[in-house]
Formats: sequence, structure tokens, C-alpha cells
Amino acid sequence: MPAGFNVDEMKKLDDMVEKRRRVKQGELLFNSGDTFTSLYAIRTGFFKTCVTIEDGREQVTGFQMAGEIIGMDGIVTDRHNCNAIALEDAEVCVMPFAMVEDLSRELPALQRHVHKIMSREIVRENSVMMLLGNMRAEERLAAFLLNLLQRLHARGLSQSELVLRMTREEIGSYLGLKLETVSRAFSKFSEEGIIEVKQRYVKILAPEALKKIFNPQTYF
Amino acid sequence: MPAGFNVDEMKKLDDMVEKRRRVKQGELLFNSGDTFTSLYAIRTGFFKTCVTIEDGREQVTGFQMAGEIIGMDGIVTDRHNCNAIALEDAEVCVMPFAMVEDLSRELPALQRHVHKIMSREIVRENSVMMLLGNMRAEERLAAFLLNLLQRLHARGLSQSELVLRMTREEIGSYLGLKLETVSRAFSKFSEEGIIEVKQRYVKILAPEALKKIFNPQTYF
DNA sequence: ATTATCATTTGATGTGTATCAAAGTTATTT
DNA sequence: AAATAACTTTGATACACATCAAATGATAAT
Repeated sequence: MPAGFNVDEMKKLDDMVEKRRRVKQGELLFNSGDTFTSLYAIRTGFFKTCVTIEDGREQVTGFQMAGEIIGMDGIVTDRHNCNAIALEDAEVCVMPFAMVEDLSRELPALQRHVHKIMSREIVRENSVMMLLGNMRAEERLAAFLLNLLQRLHARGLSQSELVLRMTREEIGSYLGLKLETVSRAFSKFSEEGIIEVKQRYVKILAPEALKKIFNPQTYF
Repeated sequence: MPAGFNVDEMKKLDDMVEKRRRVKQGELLFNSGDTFTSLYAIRTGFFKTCVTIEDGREQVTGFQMAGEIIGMDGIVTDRHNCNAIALEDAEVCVMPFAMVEDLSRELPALQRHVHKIMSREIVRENSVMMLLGNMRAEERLAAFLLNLLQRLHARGLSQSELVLRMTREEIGSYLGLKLETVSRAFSKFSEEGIIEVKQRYVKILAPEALKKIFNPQTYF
């Protein structure tokens, strides 16, 4: 949440996010088609969002962690346009969107914050489009790992190791790859001494090498 | 722009979009890195937005036509995060974002409208991710054509013919394909009698066949 | 503890699209 | 009108990733 509010304003913000909701691993926070009422601020846990088409194909559109906001896909049609599934036991703050809008009109800093969050999501999706449209498997995985590390690091965790919350298949779905290809890319990085992998645990041995794969030309 | 405003409110909205800007074909409306100040409502013309990486790779992230809003990528960092280029001579309304925010606080209907526009963009990008991650070349092209047709039809134009404003290469960049692949898919559709193509002119002979390609399972 | 289930790895082979190349077409410039 | 540049089409070949398959390793259930 943004800074720079007085006591009275903080009170209103507090009231807005009063309600909590627990979501167990594997459970849905919301489903595509559900009536949209609220945005959700993740307090703890880890989510994936995904869209599906009728023939069963699924595209993971994002992975979200503590401190991030989900649900903005629902604003345009008053119904959710993707599914949000907890990848580990999670707790979210429920923020009724009508209240967010009301309060935004009173508090320019909140208004600005909401706009930035939505804009950030648009920009993030732009880079995923670049990734899906232009990058090769190993570049995609390197970009993915670096992004996760950066976000975890911003939360005070190590920038050299992480525990993946998702399966190879889910990573593949996000990256537009099959799970076998993801597995092979992990193995390749491991053979080259760039990372150490033991199932979901990943240790980064050579972050520079990862960055070089992600962005080859800056090193030529 | 949204409906349901009184005379006084309409006046304020009018003032907000007072300034116009002409952009000639091939010119930039804004560039990645430019300071963000305004959203732009396209009055006439046709744009593409794209992101680039240092080694020259480019990803077209969208095509925008009259009535659509661009520039929301700039809100999060106060700098634009993509390029917007006119594909034909265009005119836009400049909407200083500070004014949009000010007025949004007064006019809930405008506030809601802004939120919906941003949410719509998020949802659109979700479907592009599905397209890039899961669909084959012909499905992508069918989806692309159907989407263009639907948007043109909503503007009172034919739903059975269109003139493309972009090159095969730009279509390919948007769809994560090379221009040759796009060309071959056009030729294939043409051979099958689904469309008639003469350069940028496209006539849809069998819309149902296109929908079937885009979404095979609903017809089995 | 044992079985069953699910996730991951690795190998062999197939395929859709990229790449390379050249010709044809349209638009622009002089 | 001719020349040039830009765009498009089509063919031949290459390659990255998908698919199919089987083994291994982890996790959950009985």
C-alpha cells in the first residue's frame, strides 16, 4: 500500500481491506465467469492465474506472490476473465472494488496507486508477449528465473536461491513450452554450472550467465 | 467516452480532450522512455504499439484504431514503456493524465470508464498470451482476422471485408510468426476458399470456417 | 511400510515454423 | 515513364521444440 496518509485516511484504508480470506493449496480464489466484486491483496502464499479455452488448452498468465494484487481482469465486464488458483496455502485481503473506487476519489494517492498497479500489469504482459513471441526456450527460462529472483529479493529473500511453487508444466504453460522442454532447459543450465536444481529447489551459481542468456547482445 | 453526463460535466470532459495532435504515417506518437504525460484517444487513423530489446528484436503488442485509447503503459513509471507508431495518417486527442485523474475524482462514471479501459487491455493481453503460447500459425491468423473484423464491424464497417493497415511482418510480429509464415497462412486460407486476398485487401468468404479454425473443438 | 499417484528426467523421433533464397508484385521516387 | 525501393509470395532446407515413451524419483494414501 502507498505511503503518505494521515491517521484518518489510514483508518479508511484499513476498513477497506478489513475482510480476509484463506485459500488452501489447489483452491480457487476466483474462477473465470465469477461475478467481480473485489480486488485481492495477497498477504501470504502464492497464486497462478490462467485462462482456458473450451478444448482444454490452458495458458498460465501469471504467478503472484505476497504483496501483489489480483483480480483486475474482472473490472471490464464485471465478471472475472481468468482463474486464480492458490499454489500454496494463502491468505488474501478482500478489497471490495466499489470501496476502492469510492476511496480513490477521496485519496489521490490511492487513486494514483490503483492506476499504477493496473499499468504495471499491462507492462508486465507486454514483456511476456515479447518472451512468447521472440525468445527461445532457454532465454524464456532464464528470464523467468531472473524475474522470480528479483521479486523474491525485493521481499527480503535470497537472490541466489529459491523454491519453486509451481510444477514444470505450469512453468511451461506460462512460458509457452512443454514441460519436457522446461525440464531439459533446467538440466542444461545445471550441466553448464549455471544453477543447481533439486526438484523445486533452485540455487543460482552464475547469475551473470543467466543474464547473458536472457539478453545475449549486451555481452556479445 | 462514457454516457450519462450533464451539460456542465460534458464541458469539463471537453476541456480535458481539447488538444489535438496529428501524426503522419510512420511517425511516432510516443517512444519507449519518453516522459509520460497523457493518454491518447484515437480519433482517426491506425496505430501499432511495440516493445523492443537491445538486440533489435521487436514485438508488436497491439494494433489500435479509432475510438481506442493508448498510452496506459506509461502510468506505472511516468515514462512510456512501448512505442506507438501511426500506420496511417492519424489524429489523436491528447488527454493529460493529471486532468484525467482530477476529473475522475469528480465524476465516478469517468473513473469507472478509465478502470474499465485498463482492465480491458489486461484481458486482451491475456488472450494474446493464450494465442502466442498455445495456438498454431493458422489459428493465430484466424483469431487475428476475426478480432479485426469484429472491431471494424463495431465501427459500422463491413464484417466481411477489410483493408489491412499493417505489413505481413507486423502481423507476424504481433502473432509471434515470421512474415513468410503469415503469407503462407493467407495463401492457405485463400486456396481453401475461406478468404480472398489481394495484398492488403481481405474478403471473408467463409466466416464460419475461420471461426472453426480459431476454435476447433466447438465444431468437432 | 507399501502401494498408488503425481512430478520429473531423459531418450528417440516427428513436425511446424524458421531460415535462406529468389522471383513476383506494388508503391514510390526521379 | 523508368528506375528504385518496399512488400509479398513461393520453394527448399534446417532446426527448435513437440510428441511419444519409459524410467526414476517424490509425495500422498491405505
